[in-house]
Order: sequence, then structure tokens, then C-alpha cells
Amino acid sequence: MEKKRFYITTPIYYPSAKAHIGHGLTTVTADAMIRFKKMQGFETRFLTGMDEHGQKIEKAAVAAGKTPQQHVDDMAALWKNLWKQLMIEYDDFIRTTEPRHIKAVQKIFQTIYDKGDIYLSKYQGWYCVSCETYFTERNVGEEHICPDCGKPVEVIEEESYFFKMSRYQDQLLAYIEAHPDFIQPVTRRNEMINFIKSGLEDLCISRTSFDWGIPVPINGKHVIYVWFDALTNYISALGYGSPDTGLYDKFWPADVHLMAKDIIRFHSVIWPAILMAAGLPLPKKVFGHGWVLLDSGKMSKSKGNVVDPLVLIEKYGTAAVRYFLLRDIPCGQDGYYSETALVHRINVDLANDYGNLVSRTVAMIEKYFGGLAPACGSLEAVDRELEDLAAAVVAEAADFMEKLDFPNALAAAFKLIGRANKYIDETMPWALAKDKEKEERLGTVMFHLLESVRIATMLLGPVMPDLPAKVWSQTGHRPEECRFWEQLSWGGTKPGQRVRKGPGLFPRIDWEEDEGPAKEQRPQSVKSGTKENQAGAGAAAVNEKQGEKAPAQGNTDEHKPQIEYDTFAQVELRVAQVLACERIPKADKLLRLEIAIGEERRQLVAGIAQHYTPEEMVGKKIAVVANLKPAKLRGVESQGMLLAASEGERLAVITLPEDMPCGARIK
RNA sequence: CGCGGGAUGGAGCAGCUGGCAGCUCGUCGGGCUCAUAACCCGAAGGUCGGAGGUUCAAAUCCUCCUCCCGCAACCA
Repeated sequence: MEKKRFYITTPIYYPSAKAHIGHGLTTVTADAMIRFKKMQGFETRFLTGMDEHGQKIEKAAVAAGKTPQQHVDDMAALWKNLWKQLMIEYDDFIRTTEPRHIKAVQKIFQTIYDKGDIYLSKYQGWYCVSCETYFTERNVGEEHICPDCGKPVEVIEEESYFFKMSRYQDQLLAYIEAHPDFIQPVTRRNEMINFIKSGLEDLCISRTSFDWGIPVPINGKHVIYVWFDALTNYISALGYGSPDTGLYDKFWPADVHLMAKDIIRFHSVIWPAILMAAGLPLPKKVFGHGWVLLDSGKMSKSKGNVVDPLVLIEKYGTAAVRYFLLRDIPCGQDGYYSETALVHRINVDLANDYGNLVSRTVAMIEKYFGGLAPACGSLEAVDRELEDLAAAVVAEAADFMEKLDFPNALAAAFKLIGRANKYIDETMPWALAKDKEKEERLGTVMFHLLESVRIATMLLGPVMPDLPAKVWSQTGHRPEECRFWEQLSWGGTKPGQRVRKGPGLFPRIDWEEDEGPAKEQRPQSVKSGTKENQAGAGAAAVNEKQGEKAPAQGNTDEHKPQIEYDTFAQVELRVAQVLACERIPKADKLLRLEIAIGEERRQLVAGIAQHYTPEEMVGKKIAVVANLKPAKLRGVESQGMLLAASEGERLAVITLPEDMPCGARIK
């Protein structure tokens, strides 16, 4: 008999930046899904990996004094360690620098080329010579300056291979219409339909401007660019393009490509088009979850901006971190992370409700029955109600997990946990224990509790893989009898099994909620530094500037290294007077200032428009850095920089007394 | 008109095909003592962002408006 199969993938991550909890969300979701499918008896395959090509990697390697390969090898080790810490049990970890992947990409390129869907043409784009990077029309703005270095960019033409994606527009649309579940959630599906309807352009799939990539098979000057390379990982890892296609035959098409919402487009448009062109089947589902947003405004400053999953694991344990991610981020939507929320979740759900339920159940059986599970006697209404709920909850959890909706699946499990806690109050075992006559009744109650614990724990298993074993060692259940979904039916507890109280599963975490003095009324809308977006899990570089966000700024606890006086003396600080000031059009943070430094007149651009009006700036005596290299901001040259203090939302320009002469030296 | 998301009791959210406004946390009051100061019960608290419209009936459908939040674009 053929086994049911299930193949899930995460994006291959781009190692130009460190992993964050968004990546964790994607990968943990996939892992939980796989564990669920294993419980259901599926033969499963779980793929994750790394996207290791591209100019960005090449540059990062050079900067670190390594070869690109050394660099990505190091990164791969880091990421693999993270997955290990998160208890991710992938079957394969594909790296795009592996020969098996390179062969597959070249094969699919060749196949599509032979078919006539790849052609050579000219790629035209805005190019910054000093940064050696292309930018989109949007990025360079009307002024056509490099968004990174501020220098003018120029239009450059480069020979490139293009994939005739436009040819597949109608076919793709038809496919999406015919398969309502192909793109999820629905809002993304609608977006994609609109996007495709607005017209697909052919896709540029090669570059000659850098070398770190897979060579185009028919033309050694070119390397294959980004998506064509990256997306192919989903089949290269199955042996597509190799002599042994056993895995490919078994597992393709994938059941789910899982990812964060920002790269849904590439998976639901480009990838299917490539597959169509290559004559291969399309994946069954493309699922885009939301982003994990930070709300560090609520976090204690002294604790810093904790987002490194490893730090959290260290502090709270893998199970708790996995639980939080899958419980608190609404399925398919953005969710907020904060340490307070995490701790709250651990305390309320895991410690109070679940851990405590296990604890009191086990303790009572030890106390009343000497640690031997009693038999179940005749049933009363409450007992039946509990049994019925257990059955309902199991079905509910399965439905939700099937849809990758772990928040609701977990909520279902906790319905049973809550009911069991209430059951204890209703049946009052401590009262039954005082009456010898009621011993059978007491046994029935204990049996029901033990069984509820068993079922709830099994339901939590996919999310917290190390939990069941810990619990069974206390409840005396046999692991092999609590492994598969069928075993979730009522009655798996065996009278006489050894129950032994062990350490608390999830001790409460007590920390001072609000430290007294510093209640600085932080508004919930904090700016970039504090409420920082965590792009869930971008696979390959979506464009040239991914993952370059400065980490948590405004952290006053961080100090710079000590410097020599000479170094300081190189900064020329002077008093200046603001002569005129105006807003810069289409820039909500910038003001343009005309200032006088002594006799000299200059123009400054300052990011203070949200704190000062142009009117109130005029006439002020301010402090400026006079020898700063000019730079263009939003197309306007700034010949210096004014000094201001800032803390979170607040900002104050440093001003000097009216009678201080303009141009005076500051030191 | 750059793209997208949202506005529901103190907080975070459910309310899909219109019909008594729900959940979790928090707060207050009570109960219990098996348990991890945990557990159970009860209560208070909302004109469902605003204005129109459709309807016997709208948080739910239509129109317009306001305001938030991400992304992008500029904190020299």
C-alpha cells in the first residue's frame, strides 16, 4: 500500500544578515506541520536551506577577507546551529552552491532555452559606478542619485538573458482561478491575480556584472541571477537533473511552499511560470504568513532589543519560544513580538493552565492512589462531557493544523486543558478522597484527568517536540502508544501505569512588570528604531538592499570606543545662525536650512521636520559640524550637519545664546 | 492618487455568505485548597472610527470622509 506523502519547504534564506525571529516563525511553522503530518502517518519531507549566490555575498566575503565559499560555509554553520537549537528536524538542507543544485539549475535553464522561452537581449538600468550596483527607477528617484552613496547614477545597458514569462500570463491566471487553494491566504491570492492581470513582463535572469553565481550553460560570461537560481532549490534538492530522481518522483509537486508574505509573488508567479515552461507540475500550495513586528517600546530599555532567537531560547527554552511564535502570531497576519508578551504567554498558558494541570493531576494520583493510575468506573455527565470535548478538540486541532493555523489549533488544545481544570473543581477530588465509599468515583475522576493530560500533550507535541517525553515520564504513558493521531481517541491510559511527580514543566517566570521610576509614557507609535519591521523570511535578495537595516538604534547604553583628542579635534564644530528654513517637498522628515557660519553661507538638510517648523528654526543659533563631507538628501545637498539630542521620539536641536557670534568655534 | 494592512469594552483579537456584540488577558468581587501565590465562579466595562445609503433588520452590504500602522522614499 502506498503511503500518503507530504512535502513542505521553507524559503532558502539569504545569509547577508543574521537570522531573526521572523525566519524562526517560517521554519518552526514548517517543522510543526511536518510533525503533525508524521503523527498522521504520512511519509514526509521537509526542506530548508540557504541561498548563497549574488553580488551581495561576494562583497560581504571580500569585506570579511574570505572567499565567497568560505563565507557561505561559515554562515551555513550558523544557520544550521540555530535550527538545531529550535529543534527543527529538516530532511535536507539545500545550499545553492552545491553541485547538485548547480546541475539542476543549468538543466532547467537549458530545457527552457531549448524550448525557446529564453532569449538574449539588453538589460537597461540605473547603475551606480562606485557601488557597482543597479537600482530601480524608484530607488534612484527623480534626481537619479544612488540611494546608497548619493552620487549620480547612469543608465547602463548590459547583455542579459530573459525568460519569456509574459507568455505564461494567461495560463497562470487560469491555473490560479482553477485552484482556489493554490495561493493562501485569500488576500494574497487576490493581490496576485490583480498583479498578473496588470501584465507580466519578461524576467531578466542573468548578469555579467559579477561572478558569484551559477554560469549560464551556453554562455560563460553570464551567471544566473537571483530567482531563477533560488527557486529551483525546491526540486534540485529532490534530485531533479541528477541520475537519481527517486525523491523527485516521490515528493514533487510539493504540498506547501511556506514563506513570509513579502516573497509570495515570486513563488506564485515566477516559479509557476518557470515550471510551466519546463513542463513540470506546479506546487499544490503557496502559503504566505505575516511578519513578526517588534514592539520594543514596551520593553525595558536596559534589557535592550532582544530579537536574536538564540538569546530567547537560552533564556526561556525552545519549547516556549516555539509555542509563542505559533500561538501569538495570527495565522496569515502580522503579529507583534515583545518579551513581555512572550513571558505572559509562558506564564498564563504553559505554567498556570497546562503545567499546573499536569502537576495537580500527577500529585493527586500519587497522593490518593500511591502513584498507580486507577481504573475508570461508571460515568457521570461531567465525565462524558469531558470525553466529548476531548474528541471535538482533537478534530478541531487537526482541521486547523491542516490549514497551518497553529494559533487556533493551539487554542483548541487549550480548550481541553481549561475544561480539565474546571472538571477538577466540579468533581472535587479532595472531598472524594475523604470518603472510602467514593474511591471508585475518585478513580474515575483521576483517570479522566490523566487521559485529558495525555490527549492535550499529544496535541501540543508538534509545537513543543520535547514536551511529550517529559510528560510521559511523569504520567507513565508509553511513548509508542502516544505517537499517532489515531491514538488520540479516548482511553489510552492504562490502569496501573506508574505515575510519578517530576519537576515542574514550565515554572512561572516572575519579573518586575514595570520598574518604578522610568515610566516615560512611551507612545505606541514609535519610530523606526524601536518598532522595527522584521521581514519574516525573505528568501533570495528581493532587490539589492535587503537586510541592511541598522540594528536597534537609540540605545543609549551602548558606548563607542575611546578616541584620541586628535581624532576629536578633527571635527570642526561652529556656531551658525539659521537665516531661512523651509520644508523639502515630498520629504516629511527633512528641512532645508540656510545658515551663516561667520561670513560664509551654506545650505543644510536636517531630519527634524517632525519636531520643528521652519518658522521656529529661523533666527536660531545652532551648533553645526562644519567640515562634514557634503551629501545629497532627497536630491538636496547638505553642506554640514546640525547637532541635536534625541531619545526615542523626542528630539531637541542644540541652540546657543543669542549673543554668541556666528562662526565661533565649539569644542 | 506609490504598495499593502487596520479602526469592535483598559490591552490584543473573533465576528466568512446581514438577525439578540463574542473570545483571551487585565480589573473588581467571591469560591476552593489537589496544584507552579496556581485553579474555579461571578461582575463591571463597547452609541462596533465618522457621515450618508440599501433593508423589516448592518459591526456585517454600498458610497464618501477621517485617522492610524507597515513597506518604500529622504533622518549628514
